[in-house]
Amino acid sequence: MQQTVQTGAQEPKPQSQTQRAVSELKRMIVSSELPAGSSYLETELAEMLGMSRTPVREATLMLEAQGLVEVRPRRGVRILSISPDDMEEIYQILTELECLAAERVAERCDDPKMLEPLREASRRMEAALEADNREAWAKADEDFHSRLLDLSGSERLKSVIANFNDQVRRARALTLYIRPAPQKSNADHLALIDALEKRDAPLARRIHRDHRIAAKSLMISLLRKHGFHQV
Amino acid sequence: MQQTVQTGAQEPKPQSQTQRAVSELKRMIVSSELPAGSSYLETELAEMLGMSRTPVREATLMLEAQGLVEVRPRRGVRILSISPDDMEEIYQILTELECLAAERVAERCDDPKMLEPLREASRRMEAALEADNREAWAKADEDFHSRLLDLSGSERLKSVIANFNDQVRRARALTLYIRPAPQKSNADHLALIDALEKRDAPLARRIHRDHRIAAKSLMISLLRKHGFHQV
DNA sequence: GCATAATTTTATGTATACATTAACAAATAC
DNA sequence: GTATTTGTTAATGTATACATAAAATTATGC
Repeated sequence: MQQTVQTGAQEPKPQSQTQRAVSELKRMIVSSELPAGSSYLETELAEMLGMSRTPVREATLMLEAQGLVEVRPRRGVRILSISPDDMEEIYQILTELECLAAERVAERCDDPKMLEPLREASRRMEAALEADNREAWAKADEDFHSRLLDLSGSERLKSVIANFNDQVRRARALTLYIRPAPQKSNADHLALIDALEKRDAPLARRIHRDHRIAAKSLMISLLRKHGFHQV
Repeated sequence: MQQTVQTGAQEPKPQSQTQRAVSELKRMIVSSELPAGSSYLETELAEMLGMSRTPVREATLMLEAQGLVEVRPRRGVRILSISPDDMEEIYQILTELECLAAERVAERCDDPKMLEPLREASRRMEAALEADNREAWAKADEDFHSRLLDLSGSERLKSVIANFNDQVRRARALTLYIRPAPQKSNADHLALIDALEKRDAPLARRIHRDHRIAAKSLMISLLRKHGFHQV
């Protein structure tokens, strides 16, 4: 039964079945292949993934710790949905944590060259915006935030932010095409880079905070306006 | 082999072995019964806890997700130790998250009576301080922060903060008796309650932020001064 | 026909068996 | 004596068996 490892995926060595279950399930959740609100028995998931219940069980426990699913004793594993209130909560938390990241980068930025990955992502965002390619824009935007976290030099911060980001990924994908063109974001990012370069931590924090709060308000009003009560 | 559930513990229904393993292991880690840096094979832990490897395994995976242990493929489960740099990271994160909690409480505080649990904990802190009872003070202080989180009305915030708090619990216990008498803390808490009552969110945030930053600096300088390189 | 009780089904929690492969040790070459 | 190779041990990852208890179903009483 022991399935061979599929090579060339995103992670270099998702060797263990448990790891494979985690990344596969995550992928299926984010892509709504397992829609929010739906439930699955351990056996079903095990069959889907071509493995026994053991690694599936371990994976669902991890995903539960991450806030992506809820394991209900005899009613199966439920894919958690997100309400606008949940979004608000999560975005608030993300705002705080990302501002901390920005502050840390400003403090640690002893060489402006460090910021090159940010500039590069910024340029890609601008290009995508001009080409009106939202997917590319979203990718570049995510890269920008991801690079920022790399520069913060805190693995903990990185991982807790990644967790919360995973929880809102579906909702973000949903609003990508109904939101207005993200013009402002690019200007915000450029301003942030300036502040980082000047090593002005409080300014970096303030800029990023405003940026995130605006993103949060936009997202929530979009969800409400379009009647997405649960995503 | 199926062990009977020990009743009357802290949690009302730690029925499942996995749950029992989680709470037992947490207790043992916090109390340094399993000292930081030490490693244990799954079998050893299973024997200690009187259960099979399966629930132990599930528990260690959850504790790993929580940042308390590291599972190293064939080298056992290692109890993570915390360096002053780790402390800095974790306290920074906790600061952001708790400030958010304070802000949320200020915004939601439509009735000053809501704050009674905070006042009560504050009084206990004061009493403990006069009686020079540090254990009682620490307990009351923890209660204060815990009540604040309850009032924030965000389960997510509560749980992520609880996770990070668990990570620094050992270090905090360690410094409890070598730190100067926590006079300032009480004043800070009273000022915070005032701000919450006035529903002044930015002020609440600022007060709590300063409070936490001071706590962080104190903690870190204590650890450094006493040569605790890894706790 | 409805409510309760008895019965069956079945999903899960846990234990256990077993193959695999990493860590360790021994042996060999130089 | 050191480095490389081979062999051994044993810890883990995974599958599976099984008991338990929740859910669903049927049967029974009124």
